[in-house]
Amino acid sequence: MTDDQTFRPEARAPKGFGDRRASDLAAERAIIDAVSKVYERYGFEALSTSAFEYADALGKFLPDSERPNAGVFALQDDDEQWMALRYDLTAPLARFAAENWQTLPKPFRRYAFGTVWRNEKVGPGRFREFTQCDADTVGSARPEADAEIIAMAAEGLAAAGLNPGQAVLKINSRKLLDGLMAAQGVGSDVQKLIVLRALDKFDRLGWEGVRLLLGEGRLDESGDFTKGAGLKGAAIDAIKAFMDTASAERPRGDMLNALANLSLGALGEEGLSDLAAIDAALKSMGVSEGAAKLDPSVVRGLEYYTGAVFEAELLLSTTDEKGQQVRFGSIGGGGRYDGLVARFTGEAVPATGFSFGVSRLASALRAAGREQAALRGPVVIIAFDNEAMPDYFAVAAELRAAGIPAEVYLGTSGMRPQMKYADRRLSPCAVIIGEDERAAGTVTLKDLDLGRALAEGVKDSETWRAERPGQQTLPRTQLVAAVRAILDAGK
RNA sequence: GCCGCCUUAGCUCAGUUGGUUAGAGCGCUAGAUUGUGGAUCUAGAGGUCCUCGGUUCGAGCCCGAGAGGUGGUACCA
Repeated sequence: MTDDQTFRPEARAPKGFGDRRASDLAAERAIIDAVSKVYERYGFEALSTSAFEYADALGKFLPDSERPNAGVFALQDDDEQWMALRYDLTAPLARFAAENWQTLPKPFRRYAFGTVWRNEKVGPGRFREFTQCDADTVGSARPEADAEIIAMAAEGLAAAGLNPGQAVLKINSRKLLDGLMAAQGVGSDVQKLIVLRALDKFDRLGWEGVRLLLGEGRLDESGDFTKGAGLKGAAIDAIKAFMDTASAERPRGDMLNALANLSLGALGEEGLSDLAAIDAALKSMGVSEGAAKLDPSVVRGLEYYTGAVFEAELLLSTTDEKGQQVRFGSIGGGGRYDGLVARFTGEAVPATGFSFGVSRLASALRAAGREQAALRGPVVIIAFDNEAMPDYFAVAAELRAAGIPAEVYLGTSGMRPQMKYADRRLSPCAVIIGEDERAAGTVTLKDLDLGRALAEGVKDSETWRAERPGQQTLPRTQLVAAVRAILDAGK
């Protein structure tokens, strides 16, 4: 089976499904731990649900037999039921809450983190498999529930390592936009959707692009035409007045006052009073104006949002390998969805929540040049000769028992490659026990950190070798203490 | 999905008007150094020039189709 006919698969990960090395994992884990702690401090309990859900539980985007994989990764179970990998953590929560509603303490407050999957085009900071970290309150319609979610999100951003000014939470209410559209006679759902999509593109296209999308439509640089909402001039003018107000920078209270001058109808009034209550709660929780702003131009694509919506935007500037600016967009979002649980129970259950894009945040922090602490390798015990292998493993066990990561080199190479290996693993030190040491009952310890520090100044190989910097031979009984001294010096 | 650009060694890329055996840097392996990381020097391994078809005496180079990648756009629960 070794002839030319043998099939050899290409070794490659599927597009959008990147492997994560130790440093990536450490970065993501640090974010998850930090954010989870914040959620727990606010009284949210942990919940884990499974990766698969029955497709109908995932909402209106359930796959049909013609396009079973549009947006999600789906498959049919033995009983022909469609199952799909979850695309977020909110839909599974709604299913869980509906399934266990009778027995849950209400309002039900839970947080969750886990992998989600989306079958869509990949981009920078945009994967088909990624990690989210969510917190939601199910069963409270109070604006304070929204405010608390916002406060946690702001604290979470800080806990994840973003300093003030590096990220901001933008808050809006769907009711404002709905009220505005109703007042301007935007009636049909299709038209509303087009208007919302257009407004969502404001930061990218500017008003000129948005205006075209509200009217007849827009031809983009690639020659593709996007059909517009077909609104009349007066309606477009009213929307522009709203956007002008919305995109001006000002404190939350001032923004509310400015919006009160626009005619947003009864629904808009309701939205404004929600936002006022949220603002008041944020103030009493000590959430600063810089950390959370009112931005009535925030839309969020999700159709299921019914009230307040939130979006976390990264303000750090990020560049790719070629030094070009990269837009990461939002690194988290959420809002109030009062209809999601009712899909299952028929009973209206108000809910609100926020989701951190952990993978995107980690990848953005990396792109922003945020250095991660280099991961230390283990102490490497040089495998010098075969007879002594039991000795080497005894040394490894001794170090491990003392809580020091250690390993015996398991390859068959000579000493030089072993030292290279230890260097590449960022090992703090190597343990050398050859014939001389064995005869004398000693060990030789080579401080690799010290060598790394000195190596830059050394130009001549002979003296470098002769000096053997950082190397010491000592009685074997002193091994653990000496290794620990090297580790402590490296801290 | 639509539009543009790209595809040559593990990585980044060069490759003349179409002309014999396709190159460089980095990386990798080995040696100089029988028991020692860096630098240097020496040697070595590594290629269906994305695929298929066409034009030509002759294609990495020209033409066509396809695949993959990438950027924009659309969609994004």
